[in-house]
Amino acid sequence: MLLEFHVSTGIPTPVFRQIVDQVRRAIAMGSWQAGDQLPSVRALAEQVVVNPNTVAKAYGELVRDGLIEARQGRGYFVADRRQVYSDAERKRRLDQILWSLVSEALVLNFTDDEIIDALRRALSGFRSASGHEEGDSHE
Amino acid sequence: MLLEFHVSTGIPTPVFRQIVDQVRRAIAMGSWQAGDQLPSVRALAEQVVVNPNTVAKAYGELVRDGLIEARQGRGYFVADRRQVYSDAERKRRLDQILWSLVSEALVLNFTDDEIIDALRRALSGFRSASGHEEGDSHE
Amino acid sequence: MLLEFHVSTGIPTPVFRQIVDQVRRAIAMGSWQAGDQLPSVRALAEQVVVNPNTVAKAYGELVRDGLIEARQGRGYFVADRRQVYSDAERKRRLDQILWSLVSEALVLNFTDDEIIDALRRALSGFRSASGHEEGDSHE
Amino acid sequence: MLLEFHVSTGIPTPVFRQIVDQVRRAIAMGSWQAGDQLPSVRALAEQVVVNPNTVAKAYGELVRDGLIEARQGRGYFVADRRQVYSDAERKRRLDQILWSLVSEALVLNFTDDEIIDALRRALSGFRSASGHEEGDSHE
DNA sequence: GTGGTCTAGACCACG
DNA sequence: GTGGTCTAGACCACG
Repeated sequence: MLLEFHVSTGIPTPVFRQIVDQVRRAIAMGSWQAGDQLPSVRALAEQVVVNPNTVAKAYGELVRDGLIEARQGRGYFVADRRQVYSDAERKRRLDQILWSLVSEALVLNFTDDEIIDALRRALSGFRSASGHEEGDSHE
Repeated sequence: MLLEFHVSTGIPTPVFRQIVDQVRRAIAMGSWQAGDQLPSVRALAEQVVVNPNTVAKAYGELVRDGLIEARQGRGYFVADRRQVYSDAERKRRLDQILWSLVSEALVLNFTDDEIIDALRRALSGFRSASGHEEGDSHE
Repeated sequence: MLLEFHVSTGIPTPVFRQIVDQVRRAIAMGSWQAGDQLPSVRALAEQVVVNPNTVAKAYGELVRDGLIEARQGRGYFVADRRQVYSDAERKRRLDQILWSLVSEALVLNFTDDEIIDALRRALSGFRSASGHEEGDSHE
Repeated sequence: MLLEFHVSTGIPTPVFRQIVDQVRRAIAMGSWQAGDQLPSVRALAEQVVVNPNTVAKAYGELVRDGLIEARQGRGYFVADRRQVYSDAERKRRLDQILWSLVSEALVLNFTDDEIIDALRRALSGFRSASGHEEGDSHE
């Protein structure tokens, strides 16, 4: 399945992390399923106009998180879902990203309830966006 | 108003960011109000035992964010809490942060409820970590 | 604590992996303890005569495994022990390295018992090299 | 003697290495004896449905390891099981592999007994995965 | 064609 | 001084 990648330079978020986020999102939403092939390192590097090493770095992080896997000489593929991290580590990571969310959101002057409501909406947006999977596919 | 600042050098979070976060929190929580004077760069540097450059860098970021302002020769003050962003812009920024959070949390295999619960805890953790410690004021 | 690093080029094992192995060994044996500072990326790169990027790649892998951590602007330090991976993942990784061990050892014409004995010796060698840790075993 | 070869293209392990491993195993287990002829490159390539180059590369590695030998115009044969390495050299190589294994396993927080048990299972898994298929199968 | 490793070197962030 | 990101490009392994 084809996915539009967008990368911005000149923002604090590193390019390789932007790529990681977009692949993660595609997998989390079900746009990419286990077994699907990702764009090749070189192809994606050309598409978003960065060095292939940068894409390779992003893919490497996704491999280590167990989300994708490399097949020598053939490319990268979405992996079967498995739990790589211990529960303590998962908690640690969730707390860390929530902490930075809260810090940013409070500066934006949102109340607790507003933040929680926004999170609820984001979650159900994700869930329903992955609702399609019915038979229609086109490539 | 004087705030207890705690800075740890044994963790990955940069010192300057810890300072930024604590000032943000104090303002977000109302411990510091518009017009309040912040500790001087030198005083705070001595208090938390870091290089004054580090404090200056933290204050600089807060100025750029519009949270505090420098008054030449007099020091740093909490800025008027005028809303810098339009509601639409605030919403956009919050959603962007949430979008990234949600994809990471879902990939970590947390349920919606687990994520929301963890957010609630992070929010109340943030509150209790602010200036007052212990019980809430109820003025 | 100072550790002699040795790196060979011209062998199939990548340089960055040789570095990972040597750091891991130093930590596993207790030569390096939580809180100890590692050689800086540049210093180690000079010592073993490789590009700093290669050392950085090795350190990055160790960070992801939770063995060391970076403190911005200060360097890398041995982390407190924590379990990063799920039990299933730990098993997966152990099986994978045992599989390659067995494959190599059988080609070298060792019997099962010889392999197991050699493993026992290697384990007790490791334990005794880190001698301090807790009381003696008395098999 | 004919062996069932199984090659999977959906896993990270390269095809040529899967072939190498299976031949090694067959020889290590005695399913193939010195002087036995291996399937031709082309025949094996057809059997497991891969490119003949891949099989040729696998055979090449086995030749370099001294496990099989090419007889011009006639095909590949299992080599005499003369011992290529001195006992000291074999020991050195085994210890080197073990050294790396042990540091990784200890870092994964396995106990000595768990590692040894897992080794036993890997050894018997290797046996049962060889030509005979005694009855045991796992996945 | 695919990915994996490594170098040389630039530029930035942090203290 | 420290680490982090990124580029340009070489060379190798795998199929």
